[in-house]
Order: sequence, then structure tokens, then C-alpha cells
Amino acid sequence: MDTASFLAPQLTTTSQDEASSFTFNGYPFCLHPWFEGFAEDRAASASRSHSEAEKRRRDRINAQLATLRKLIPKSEKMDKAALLGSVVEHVKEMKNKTMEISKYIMIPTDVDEVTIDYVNDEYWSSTNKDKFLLKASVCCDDRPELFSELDRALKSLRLTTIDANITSLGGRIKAIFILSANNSVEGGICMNTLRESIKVVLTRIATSCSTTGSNYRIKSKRQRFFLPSY
Amino acid sequence: MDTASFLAPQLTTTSQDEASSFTFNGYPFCLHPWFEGFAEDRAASASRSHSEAEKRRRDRINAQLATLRKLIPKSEKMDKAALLGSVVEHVKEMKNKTMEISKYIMIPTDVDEVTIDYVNDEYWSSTNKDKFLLKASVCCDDRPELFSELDRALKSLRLTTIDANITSLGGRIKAIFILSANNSVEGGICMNTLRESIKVVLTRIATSCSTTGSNYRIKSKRQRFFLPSY
DNA sequence: GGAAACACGTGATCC
DNA sequence: TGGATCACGTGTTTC
Repeated sequence: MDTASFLAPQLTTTSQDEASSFTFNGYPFCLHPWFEGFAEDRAASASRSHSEAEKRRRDRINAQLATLRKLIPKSEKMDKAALLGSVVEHVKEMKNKTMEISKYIMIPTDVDEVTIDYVNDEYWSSTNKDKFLLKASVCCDDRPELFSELDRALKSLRLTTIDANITSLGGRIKAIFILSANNSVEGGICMNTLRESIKVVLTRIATSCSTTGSNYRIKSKRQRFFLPSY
Repeated sequence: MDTASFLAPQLTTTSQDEASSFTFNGYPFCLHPWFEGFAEDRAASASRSHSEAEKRRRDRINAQLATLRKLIPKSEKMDKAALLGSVVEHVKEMKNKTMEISKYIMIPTDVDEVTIDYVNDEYWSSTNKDKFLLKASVCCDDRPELFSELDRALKSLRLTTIDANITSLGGRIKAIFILSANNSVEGGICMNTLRESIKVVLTRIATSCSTTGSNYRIKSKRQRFFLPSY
């Protein structure tokens, strides 16, 4: 067999099986079982990967359900629907509880935040023409003397603290100050400038948690102070 | 055909089909298709009730999942596993938050109280030989500028506020100050004198709630400041 | 036997 | 097109 006849093979189908039996340069070939097997493999592997993927999906869902079961008391013998119902109840209940608590106290969130807003209080503005109110809200990591720093910063901006509400919880702190500022210079630009100044200063304090010069690390020992008193 | 023969029918199986072909009071009956249909119906109805029951079960589970989806923010486009993962996170987070709250929150009581205690902190006393720690606890009616008054009083006694934890709840306030005092004069008598001084001063502030000269009664409006911020 | 609950594989649908 | 998700009907087990 020369190279040319190999490169230009003569395909001759036989009469036995027109589709898959033929001769290749005189050698008998039968593609039928191979193609059949290939087709079967393709279908089978597709089906297999499909069912395997579906099993993985089921396992993922069931793993989360198992985790939930550990978190919810008395849910060991519940079926899936009952378990999920119990989860719904728990989430609702905790949501309500948090709402209830949030009505009375501030719960620090996990995100650092400083906001400064004007406060319109009719009584205040009617009796204090030359001053206006601001509400400064700070949420950040708690640390010793954070409070003094905030206080000093507000004083340095000639702000009077009318009211303050501070809650520290789990190493986080949320503070809201009601501030009175002199309205000596008229115009919104000045008020906005002051507002921005407050924001900048408070943000700097709020975000300098670990870089403070305080060498007394009371933070890790805080529980000792507060826990025994209730 | 009389009533008796109808009530006590004579069943006679034929030779053609022993099982299902017979005569009923002379009338030829063939139960075969009926029984066959019944058998088919039984199987079919069993299968149907099975699949229907299974559908009800799926619907129950999916309904709870839909409820959970409404309760969990940002879960609209999640698949089931991700949704459940998010639920797990939320439950864990809320559990932790509740634990934290119950561990740390001070709930002001209805009785006015001022207590001053020494704090023994090994680390503090080892690194601050010339100072000692006090814990001052104040529980009284809340009012504007109570805080400033307390702060001023503590400062006037040359006390440094290392840490402060204040919670106001329902018009009452509970404040705990961790104070650092100079140990310049040796001896426990002086320390006790200071302790008594602090107590007297703080008690005076705590019990002068309604007699304060502050003419701005912000108290009834406090919630306006705090509620919208969450 | 039968209802309930679960896992499984499959068809359909959507990027 | 393949990969991922879902609903569905079925086989199986348990009480």
C-alpha cells in the first residue's frame, strides 16, 4: 500500500450493513459497535453527570437543612417542612425581639458609619433663634477613651452636646449626639461646611480604632467590669 | 323478578371465563373488563395519590422556603441551597446578637442607685503603680445634660474616665464609669474618702432630676431622634 | 395495607 | 452547548 492510496483511501460500503460496515483500502471495517458504544457512552455519561449533579444539589440543600436542624432546638425528629416552619418561627421571633429591643436601645451594627443630619425641632428653633440642632451618629469598634476623643472633637468644633446616647455591645459602639451649633454666620454653605467638618473629624476618630496611642488595652478585659453587676 | 331474588341473587359462573364472566339472575355479566379496570384503577389511583401526596409535600416545603425568602433580605434571586445558607447565617447571627445583648446590656432598674467600687485589675495595677481603678455605677431618671453633669463632676474630682457604658431605656438611665484616680496620697483612708466624695457628688446629680435648671425638655421627644436611624 | 417521608433519576428550562 | 436548577413521578422504607 503506497502513501497516495493511504492518503486517498477508498471507502467501499458492503451490502451487509450499509451505514457502518465498509472496507478501508481493502481492510474490512465495521464502525457500528464503536458508534453505538460511543452514542451509548455519550447518552449514558450525560445521564450520569446529570444525575450526579442533581445528587450534589440535593446534598447541598440537605447539608444546610442539617445545619439548621442543629441550630433549632427540638427539631431533631421533625420532617423537612416542619423544620423549615420552625425556622420561619424562629426568624420571625428573633426579628420581633430585635425590633422590640431596637425601640428602646441602639444596637450597633457591624458596619462603620458616621452620619450628620440636621434636626428640625419646632420648639427648639422657636426658642433658640441663633442656634440649630444636629444629630451626629457614630457606629464603630469600641475602645477605651473613644468617648473622650469624640467629646473633645465636638467641643473643639464649638458644639454643645444637648443629649447623647451611647450603647456599646460586643466590642462595637453606637453613639448618637444631639448637638447645638451657633448660627452666627448665615447661609447654608456654612452649615454644610460645619456638617462636613463634623463628619470628617468623627470619621477620623471612628476609623482609628487600632492605631490609637492608648497603651492600656482594656478591651479584652471589659467583660470583667460589666458582667458581675447585673 | 321479585325483591327476594334480587336481594339474594344467584351467581353462576360460566365456563367461558371462570373468574369474571357469570350470570346474574339469568342476565349475563362479564366482570372481566370491570375488574381489570378496577385493578388498573387501583394501581393508577395508588400511583396518583402517591404522586399527589408527594406534590403536597413538595408544596409544603416550597411554601416555607418562600416564606423564608421574604424574611431574608437579598434572597430573591438565590437558589434553594444559597437561600438556606443565608438563613443559617441569619439564625447564627441573630443567636449571637441575642447572646451578646443579654450578656452586655444594662437594664436600668426603677430604683435610684449610686455605687462606687474598687476594681482590681492585675494588668492595670502592674503597669500603673501610681493610679487605681474605680467603678462608678449610677442608675436614675434620664434627662438631658445628665451626662455632662456627671462628666463634669468626675473631672472636678480629678478622675479620668477610662471607660463608660451608658444605657438609657424607657426614661431611665444606667451608667457605669471605669475611673482612674491618682494614688498620690498613700493610705486606704484617703481612697475611701475619695470614694465617699464621688458617691456624694454623683448621688446629688442623680437625685436632682426634676429640679434641674434645664429649661429645654427634650425628654418627651427623644424617640424622634433615635427611632429613624435603624 | 396504607399514609408519610425521603432519595433518586429524568425532562424541561434558562443562561 | 453544557451546566445548573427546578418540578415531577417513582421506588423504598417506616410506622
